[in-house]
Amino acid sequence: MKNIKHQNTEEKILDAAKEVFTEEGKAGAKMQMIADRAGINKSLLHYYYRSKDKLFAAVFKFAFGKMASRIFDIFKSDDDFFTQIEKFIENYLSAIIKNPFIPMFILGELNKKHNNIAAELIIKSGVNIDFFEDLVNEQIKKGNIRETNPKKLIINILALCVFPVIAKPLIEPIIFDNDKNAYNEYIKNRKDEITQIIFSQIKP
Amino acid sequence: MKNIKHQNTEEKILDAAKEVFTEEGKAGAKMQMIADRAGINKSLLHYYYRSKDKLFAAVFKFAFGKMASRIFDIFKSDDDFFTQIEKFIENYLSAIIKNPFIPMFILGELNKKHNNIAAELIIKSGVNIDFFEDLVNEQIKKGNIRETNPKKLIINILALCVFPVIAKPLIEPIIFDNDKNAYNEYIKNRKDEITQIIFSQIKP
DNA sequence: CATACTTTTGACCAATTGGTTAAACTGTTT
DNA sequence: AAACAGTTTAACCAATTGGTCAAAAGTATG
Repeated sequence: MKNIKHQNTEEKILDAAKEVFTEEGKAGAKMQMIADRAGINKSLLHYYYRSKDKLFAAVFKFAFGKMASRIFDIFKSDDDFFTQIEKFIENYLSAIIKNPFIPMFILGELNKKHNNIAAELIIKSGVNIDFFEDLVNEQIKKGNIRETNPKKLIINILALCVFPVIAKPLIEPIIFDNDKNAYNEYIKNRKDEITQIIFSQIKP
Repeated sequence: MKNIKHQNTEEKILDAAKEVFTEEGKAGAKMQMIADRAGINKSLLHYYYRSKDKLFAAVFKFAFGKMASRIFDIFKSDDDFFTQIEKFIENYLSAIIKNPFIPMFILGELNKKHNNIAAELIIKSGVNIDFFEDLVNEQIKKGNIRETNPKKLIINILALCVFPVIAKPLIEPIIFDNDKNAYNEYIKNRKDEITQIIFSQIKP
């Protein structure tokens, strides 16, 4: 479901750029494709965003922000820790499923060696997990959860959430014999599976 | 450690192409870069591999073969199931660590929408997990392991192995505060962590 | 309506890129 | 040494690509 609404040119460009960059990668995306998708002249791209690099940076910031910013907010709620974990998994997973190309886009660009604007943007982003670490350590002290390394914990959660989505073109044909429904069903039930695995790791 | 040995031109090209394609992606890789890296003339690339697509296909087949073919062989050994799982994790993880760019390369190209040669190659590859599924079901019947979905099991193992490596440019700065040693130490101990998680999921 | 400002366009450009071709080089066979 | 096949190179080409520019089209202001 796309935004068919009357949007101004700058927004139209950004939306088109998001699509093309995530579908083709930075190098594979062409300014002409983006212009066509936005239904405008190529010169207009340069009028609003002076260069491909600048346009890419805008899209990457948006994508990274969508997946990284405020995802830890859930841990600032009043819920007990297990509920927080469960909600985190639910929220993060649904964010990925709603935007399946974004995690791949971020990881793909970050792993490029040459002219890696994305890597610079990450450094400047200032995202950190201090709050989550403090919270986990506090829960350990209280005896609510087992001795647990917070860094390892969060990576495991992210791995179990992200991988099945970015590896879809591998999983669907090889593991689910190209059965689209089987794959979708698998993803739908994924939240409970991950929650169970993580709980079994931290419950005393 | 690269092969500085006297290799024939075809091998030199393939090695250079592997490097450049994995570092830059298909669209980002330029034939001239590959020629330079191989220390030869650009025309020679076309002499041995007629087009960029053909050269890419050769590299992708190699990369996919390296990560996918025979990785399930370990489950045909005489070891008991738990030892097989442990060895699988060990082998797969060390394969990824030895070639950290390959999984990202495969996933990145598979997720491209346009002119996706990689996706066609996967379909033709014929890799399947039937043997693994049979084995797991047999182990359940024997009562050696809990009721376990083999598809879910293998995806979880792969997720826990692959993600920490392909997400390195995210994990190292954000989770390990740019501490290279901390990240490396984490990866080094990863095998035991994954094994423990998986065992806790399948042990009766 | 006239002026000034912003937005949009098409024509154009220089650089890059994948690919071609014919000539030159190498080693082997006759 | 001539003929031959396989290998390597430099020069070149057509298409693509990111980007520029001046003119045109809107739009607002007085």
